[in-house]
Amino acid sequence: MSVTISDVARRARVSSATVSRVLAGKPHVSDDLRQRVLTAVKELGYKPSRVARSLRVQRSNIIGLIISDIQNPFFTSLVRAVEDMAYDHDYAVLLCNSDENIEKEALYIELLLAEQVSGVVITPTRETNNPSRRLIAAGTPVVAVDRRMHDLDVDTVVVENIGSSYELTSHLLGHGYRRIGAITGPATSTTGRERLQGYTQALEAAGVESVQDLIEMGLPKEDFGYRAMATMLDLSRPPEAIFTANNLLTVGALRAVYERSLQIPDDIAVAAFDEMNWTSLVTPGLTTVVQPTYELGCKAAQLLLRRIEGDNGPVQKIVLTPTLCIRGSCGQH
Amino acid sequence: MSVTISDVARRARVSSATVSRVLAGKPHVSDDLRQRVLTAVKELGYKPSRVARSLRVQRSNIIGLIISDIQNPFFTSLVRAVEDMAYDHDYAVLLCNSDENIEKEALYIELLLAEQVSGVVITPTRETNNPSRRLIAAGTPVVAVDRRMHDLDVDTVVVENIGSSYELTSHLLGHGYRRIGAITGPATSTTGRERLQGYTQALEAAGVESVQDLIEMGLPKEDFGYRAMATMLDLSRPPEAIFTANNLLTVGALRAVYERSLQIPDDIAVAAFDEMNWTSLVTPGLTTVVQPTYELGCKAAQLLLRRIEGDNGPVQKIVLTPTLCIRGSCGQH
DNA sequence: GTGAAAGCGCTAACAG
DNA sequence: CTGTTAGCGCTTTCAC
Repeated sequence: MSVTISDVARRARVSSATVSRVLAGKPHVSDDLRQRVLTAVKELGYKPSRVARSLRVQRSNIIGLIISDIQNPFFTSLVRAVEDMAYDHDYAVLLCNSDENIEKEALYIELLLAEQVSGVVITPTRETNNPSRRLIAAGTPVVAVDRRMHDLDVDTVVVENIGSSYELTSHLLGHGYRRIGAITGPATSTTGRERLQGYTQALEAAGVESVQDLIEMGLPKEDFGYRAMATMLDLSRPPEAIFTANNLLTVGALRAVYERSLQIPDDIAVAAFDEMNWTSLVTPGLTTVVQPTYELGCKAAQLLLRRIEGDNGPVQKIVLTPTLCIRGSCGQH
Repeated sequence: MSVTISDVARRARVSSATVSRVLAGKPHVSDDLRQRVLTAVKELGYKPSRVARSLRVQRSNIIGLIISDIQNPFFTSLVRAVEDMAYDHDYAVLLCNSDENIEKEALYIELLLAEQVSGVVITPTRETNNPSRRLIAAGTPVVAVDRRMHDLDVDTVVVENIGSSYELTSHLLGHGYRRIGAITGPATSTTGRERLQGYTQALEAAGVESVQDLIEMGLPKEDFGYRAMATMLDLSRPPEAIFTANNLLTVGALRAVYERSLQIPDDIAVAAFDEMNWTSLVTPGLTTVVQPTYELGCKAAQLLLRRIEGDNGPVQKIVLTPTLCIRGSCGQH
């Protein structure tokens, strides 16, 4: 049906091995034969089967990308970055949404293994005892991004969560707020724990006692952000300011604020982790920690590609630094 | 290295053909053998190679998904929907960003062909003469989503663009605005053209003459939205209201409005195509046309899956209906 | 009901 | 420098 390497070989009056060599850019082929092969390839419109190649070399030119949810805009440019890098190196990317669900993550890992992918970039659901060890066991390169894996020694690229949360919280403190709430992801995730830690440390450094009622940790989804904010706002002594530890939580929290017709920053100041394309469009603009999301994906893909190409150097742990973008949501600067 | 079908066969003391039959759920296998195979599979932790299978059956259990840019939130839930459906049917999805670039689209199509994907869902860059014909020629099922392909007879799922733009523009007219601008995607895309058409028809129906200076068509990116809006606002007679025909254009346009400290809706009313998670968070809330984006992806994937399973029925053209969400950006309702 | 054998399209020894 | 050959792991006739 479709044209194969032996069709080309026949037409060029050479063996298929020669065709393979020419196409792989291997040396030791006479110019004459090379030319014949090339014209035959063109005349026939031959495109090698990536599937057959994958079976033969026991490795497909595909990289797996497991994230928790593509609908979360944070992952969107990370995905884009990985895809861009992959494209440049003739890899395709298989996209998998794990939904923070360890079983789904495990299932996808089995699938990627069965597809014999060259490597995988993953935002691991859990920090320990996670299914990625199956990949390691199979010798498939893995790089963790956004979150760490404590019991697996793999290349990792994350952002400086503690420092930037510290900075953001300090910004709030600098405006005189003392009763500051925090809404973060779960303690089981790197980002949830570290961002809370930055917040706590900032309070401590300022000699402000942290209040249990003003800390909410839960699923990093809009719904939880909303409920957490609503709960706090309905406290007899609601917070004067809130620190939301990721984009979805921020959206949810703002919804609760908006619903109560509260004014930002007068009624409640807001400082948020994660930049979004509309943070400068609300009034006042949102003060945010801007993560280098595209770069995160780039670095991850680069590390992965390097491993795939055989780099056996020591494991790398890269930490990227977010920047603080100050707007009006915490009061006048 | 990894465990293969013959390892299982050996252990179960059967032929690999039998193992294959059992795993494929084929009938005509005695219970005894079936049992032996199943235990051997479990004991060995055997996972069939999807690559080998793909080569043998000349078709991989992968579906290709070509969109223009995953960074555009519109595509995000469409992608998610496709992935969800694929996952349920044991397909993996290969994500491709074409960037509205016909050559990149063509390259990706070749890649998908070489990967022998079972089918592809695509938001075609062009309406005619597009590279998807290569897929058709190869017998690979294709479904177009969001945009049509005029010269290729394939399953298609789009939204009612004309009608909803008409409705949105009429909403603006109903508030008494007469000088209404429009910022849309290029005339070469289904969405750009149809949405402009809805706008024009609404003006006509209301007996309002359309003004050339108030119509800007260009790349559906934030940057163009910004420039187009800026140009109009700097007109000696700027528009009283603006219709932005997609999410990115809206963001750009709002940036220009914001930059000039104009009040919505008093200085300029805004009506936008595409819902975003923050449209109710700005003040006033944005009046939008809400596309059923997830459903769009679902339907597309369903059509594709049906074709993959051999459905030869007539080509389907599905048109989904968006809803209008009225908030304050066009004035009091 | 079951197994033997062929072969999907490619690459990589190995010979020459 | 070039061709022959042997598989990669699976499915699918075709016999029995």
